[in-house]
Amino acid sequence: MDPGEGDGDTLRFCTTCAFGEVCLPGGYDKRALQELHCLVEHVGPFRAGDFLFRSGERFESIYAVRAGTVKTATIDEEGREQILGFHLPGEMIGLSAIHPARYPCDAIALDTVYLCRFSFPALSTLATRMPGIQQQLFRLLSADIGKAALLAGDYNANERMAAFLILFADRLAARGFSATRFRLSMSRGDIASYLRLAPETVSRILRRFRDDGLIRVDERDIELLQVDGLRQLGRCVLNH
Amino acid sequence: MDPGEGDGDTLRFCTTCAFGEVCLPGGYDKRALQELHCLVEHVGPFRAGDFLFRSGERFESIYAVRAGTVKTATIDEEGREQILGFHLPGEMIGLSAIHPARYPCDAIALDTVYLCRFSFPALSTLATRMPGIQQQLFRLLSADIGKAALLAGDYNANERMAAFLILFADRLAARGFSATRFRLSMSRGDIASYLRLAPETVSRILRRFRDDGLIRVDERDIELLQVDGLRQLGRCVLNH
DNA sequence: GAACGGCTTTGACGTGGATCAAGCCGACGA
DNA sequence: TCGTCGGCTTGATCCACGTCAAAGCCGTTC
Repeated sequence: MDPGEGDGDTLRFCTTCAFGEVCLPGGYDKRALQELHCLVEHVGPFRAGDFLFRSGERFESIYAVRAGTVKTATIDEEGREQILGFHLPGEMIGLSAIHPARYPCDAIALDTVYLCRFSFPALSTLATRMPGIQQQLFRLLSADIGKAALLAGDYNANERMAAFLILFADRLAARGFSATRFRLSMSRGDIASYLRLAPETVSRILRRFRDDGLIRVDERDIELLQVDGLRQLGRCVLNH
Repeated sequence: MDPGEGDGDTLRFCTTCAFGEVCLPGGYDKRALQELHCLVEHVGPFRAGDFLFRSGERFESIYAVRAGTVKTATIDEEGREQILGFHLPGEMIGLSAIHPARYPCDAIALDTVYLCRFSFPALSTLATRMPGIQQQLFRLLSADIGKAALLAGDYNANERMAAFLILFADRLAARGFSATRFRLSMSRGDIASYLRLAPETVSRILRRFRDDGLIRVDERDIELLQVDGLRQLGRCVLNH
């Protein structure tokens, strides 16, 4: 099915979107909701490797992922790529660009990606009239601060990897996907970069988890066999 | 001089505060400004070691530092303290608490601290009527995402330490203090925790910087002798 | 189907920074 | 004056993880 087509599908997506609670009728008068829906622009498809935006470009819009997976990354002075995050359906991209008014990172599709684009000036104007939207934006921004601080702690490779798997599964579950069997849409190298590890270390730790019966691994397909065991390993990271 | 006394001083502080541009008359009608000033509550003094708020407490207010220095920190499962940030006069505290609606960290005074307290519900209500306040909140939140991502990169001890000194100096300069001579209000252990290093490593690197003529160190008093050299060392961290 | 290139795994080895241990110094209280 | 306590420094040692190297695997191209 093509998420680019049809309002029925859009509505279904909206129930899992970060904006869902304000986009969907819930106490607002129809005219206000109409305005929000008018403001949303559906974009895509993007193919794996396509740039959604590039570091340094002028900030204009934030995006919600409708389908697919997006990675955000920066290239440092020495040309090394650092992955900042992975964005699943229903999650927002671009909030960190508000302040400098330029995107501070590249956003790159990992597979076939569809987005909802929200013009930020229009959205914040609307937010002054719809407090629910303002609240939601505050919450989304605040949550991103917490997320950014997560991987900043000094944790070892085991803790990082275990927490990554658990958090990834939890986010999938929150969107209605299976929390124990899933396919990683990113390469080992991307995971390594995100966790600030070497790709070889990621590979070795996954093997150890497999040998210990915590997970099953088949290339990029993962099955979590002992969620509690993983959660225990990653507890320092997971408990804020 | 006691920042707790006198409106003249308050006004002087406001010119360097994160909210300064909206608090100070600038196109707003007097009634709206009156409302913002009514909403601000001056609190303090706090003494070194006092908690401003504790992890897990219900979120109600954000704070601007009026005088002194504040550290924010979490205690993980194993009882290890991790410093999340240092907050200088003019900077905001508590923005990351909006989403979970509870403070995710402790905030602790490092010296004598005075604050402006903003009730967040009142502030966000006011923000729907004063777009400038809404914009400023969006900017502050967005900037914090970027700050949190800074120390998350995989940088070595030299890069982290150099970037820390430069950023600290820049923030002091932005508030009108000297950018080359300053006193660190936090212990070596706090710096180490913030940079995810061991205290011994911080000590050794400061000595190396001193031996290389980059800085002068006298206990907690620092003088930057070669700002460009330090900036060069920390360039990967500093350039986003 | 041969050849290529990117991704992943595995093993061998090196190292940056943590850990351990000891000593120094200034503050503070008796 | 002394003891002691916490913060800081310094040296010796250790180890988790990065780096290097090689080989396997898979999809893609011609």
